[in-house]
Amino acid sequence: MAASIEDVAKLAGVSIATVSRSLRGLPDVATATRDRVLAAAQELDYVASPFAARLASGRSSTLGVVMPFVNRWFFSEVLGSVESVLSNANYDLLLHNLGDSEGRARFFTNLPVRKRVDAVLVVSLALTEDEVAALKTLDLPVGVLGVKHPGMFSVRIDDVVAATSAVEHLLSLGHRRIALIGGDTDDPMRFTPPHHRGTGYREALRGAGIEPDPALQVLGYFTVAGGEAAMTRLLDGPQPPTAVFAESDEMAYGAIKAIRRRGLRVPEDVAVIGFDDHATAELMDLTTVRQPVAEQGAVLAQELLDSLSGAAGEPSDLVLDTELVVRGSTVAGASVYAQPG
Amino acid sequence: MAASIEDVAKLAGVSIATVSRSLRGLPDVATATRDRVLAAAQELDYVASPFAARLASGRSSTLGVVMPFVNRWFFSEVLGSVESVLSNANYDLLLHNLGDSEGRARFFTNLPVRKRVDAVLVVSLALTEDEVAALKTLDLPVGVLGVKHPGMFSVRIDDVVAATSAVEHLLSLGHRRIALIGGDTDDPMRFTPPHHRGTGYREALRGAGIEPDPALQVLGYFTVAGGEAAMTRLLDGPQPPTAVFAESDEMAYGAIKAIRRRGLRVPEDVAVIGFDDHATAELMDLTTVRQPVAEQGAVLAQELLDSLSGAAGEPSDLVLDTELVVRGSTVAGASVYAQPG
DNA sequence: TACGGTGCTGTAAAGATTTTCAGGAGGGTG
DNA sequence: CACCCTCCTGAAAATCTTTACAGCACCGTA
Repeated sequence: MAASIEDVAKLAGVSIATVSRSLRGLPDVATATRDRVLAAAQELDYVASPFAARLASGRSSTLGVVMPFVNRWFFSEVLGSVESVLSNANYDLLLHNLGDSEGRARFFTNLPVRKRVDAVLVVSLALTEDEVAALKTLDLPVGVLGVKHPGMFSVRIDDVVAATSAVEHLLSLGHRRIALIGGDTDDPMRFTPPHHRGTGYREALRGAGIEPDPALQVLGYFTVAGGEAAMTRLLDGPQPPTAVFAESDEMAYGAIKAIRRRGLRVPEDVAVIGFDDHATAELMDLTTVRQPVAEQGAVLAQELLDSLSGAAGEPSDLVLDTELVVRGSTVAGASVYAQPG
Repeated sequence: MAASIEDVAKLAGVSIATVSRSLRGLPDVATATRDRVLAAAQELDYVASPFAARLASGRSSTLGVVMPFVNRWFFSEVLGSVESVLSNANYDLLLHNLGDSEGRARFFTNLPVRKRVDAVLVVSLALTEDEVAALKTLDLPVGVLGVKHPGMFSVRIDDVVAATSAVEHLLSLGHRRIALIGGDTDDPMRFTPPHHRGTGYREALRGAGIEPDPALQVLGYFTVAGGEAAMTRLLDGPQPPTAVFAESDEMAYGAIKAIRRRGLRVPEDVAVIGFDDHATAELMDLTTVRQPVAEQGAVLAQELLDSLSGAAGEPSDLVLDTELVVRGSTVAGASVYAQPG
């Protein structure tokens, strides 16, 4: 049986209250006493039972992290950065991966984080009103990554601006027939990006005096295969585009694959720009819009921790910058990397 | 304040013991009574406080998952499948991402899972004796993915056999100068694969009567950039290889990049085979050795759960099959996908 | 000399469950 | 009719902390 606080108290010759205070570094303990307690705890290899502590204190030192997927680049990147912030703060990370719309429904009805976390961090989900309401019933600080909701902490990028910059890059290269490979705004697993990135795409075109053509806006489902199928449909259309903006790098990869399969060249026949600056984007020589993924997670996690440690403050909304990264998929030989040597 | 078990007991007109039994589905409760309790719980929107339950029962319904990284394909894939198994079983998943050797040391000295999980699942770490000893002090079921340790559950592939099959594929194509791009067996973050895959490589060569050339065995650090640098060194050598076996798909991507940069062709000038069947391997038309990643995680998690639910059984060691997937990076036009149409 | 602080320590309540044990009711059996 | 069992239920102990509160000793000051 592992040692309890009482064992430590006996060995150190003090009360359990003093042990508790000493170990947690609270004030009002004589230095000599504290040293004695620390020594006793060390000798017995004592660690406080988190469950007893949580029951008594009402705090769990645990953050719930909710994401639609855990094995996609964006999300695993966020998860890594959040975990790092939490473990530095001695917080536990309780992971919930929704997986599909069924899992999503189950999560929001059962709320399995109830009574076990101090705050919740939700990643890139376009929350329905019911879901927002469910989260509110938790009565905990909630952080959302990628969206903005009143009463919640949020960290995100400006998808409209970012998408606009991507399309403007294509326009600046002289392209007029620019297609969009996007996500499904009606997807039951609704992410946040599709809506705003599509808006940015259309705004940029209109800004250049081009009326967006519905035939050039197709669904890619945020996967390589989806992007490939979407590009194939575009190439099969009556007036194929000369450039494509894909809402994610993965869809862009699929698009490139489809283009090459037709014997066409990137960027000479069709220019392709992605979104994310995925880890392999440089390898694929893909022009893209970089977003600070890990940073969004880290900042949001830290904000939640701060709010828990009483650094009060109203829920804030932070918008981080994105950056256009020009490579060979839009401008031949553009990438430093792609150049010889 | 949220409802407590006492509130439910009052509303249902029974004792708290009966509420506890009813809600957990234990026997020895009259159906009518159980229904009344369930209704009361529903009305009060009651969920048991996990901390109180854990304190009283000594069980935590939580599995600790330890991985060196969380944002690399292999690990995020494992994490997803483990999470899925756990959430189906109503288990919590406590995530620990080691990150670097410092984080690794911190984990094994502090053992932050102490007193808070029922079992531990360790992914792809070549554990030192001290680390094994530390885990043993937890006195919990431990599962390891990718290695075998006495007294622990393990699920893995046979890296030697898998690597052998990769190299034999290259041999069968007529290659004699076959290089290895591997991981660092002395890396402080030591994974398990490098050692065994290197062994398989050498065994296959010797089996064909070829003495492995140390100059053809270089370090790629399991990253795209590392693979690229390694391949560059190989090409700069006095007798460049005609084929390369990379211990991961990512390193293979880097190798391909380096080869193409030199103006050489894959597979005509240098054939490349990877390992994993990464999600993008098909897109890259990369020949590789597929391993069942998600399955390894799911199986191991399930075994741990079974052992916790008393389905006793000695710690088992399960070896899953791998499969050679031939694509265009070793045989031109080999991939069904790469063919026109 | 008395009194108010300050610094430190201990007592005990509170937190919300699980689980052991005892016991009552009712039915069947010898 | 007595006894035993089974089925169900409740009382209370146990789990291990945190924290509010009380109290003691000692010092400085009025």
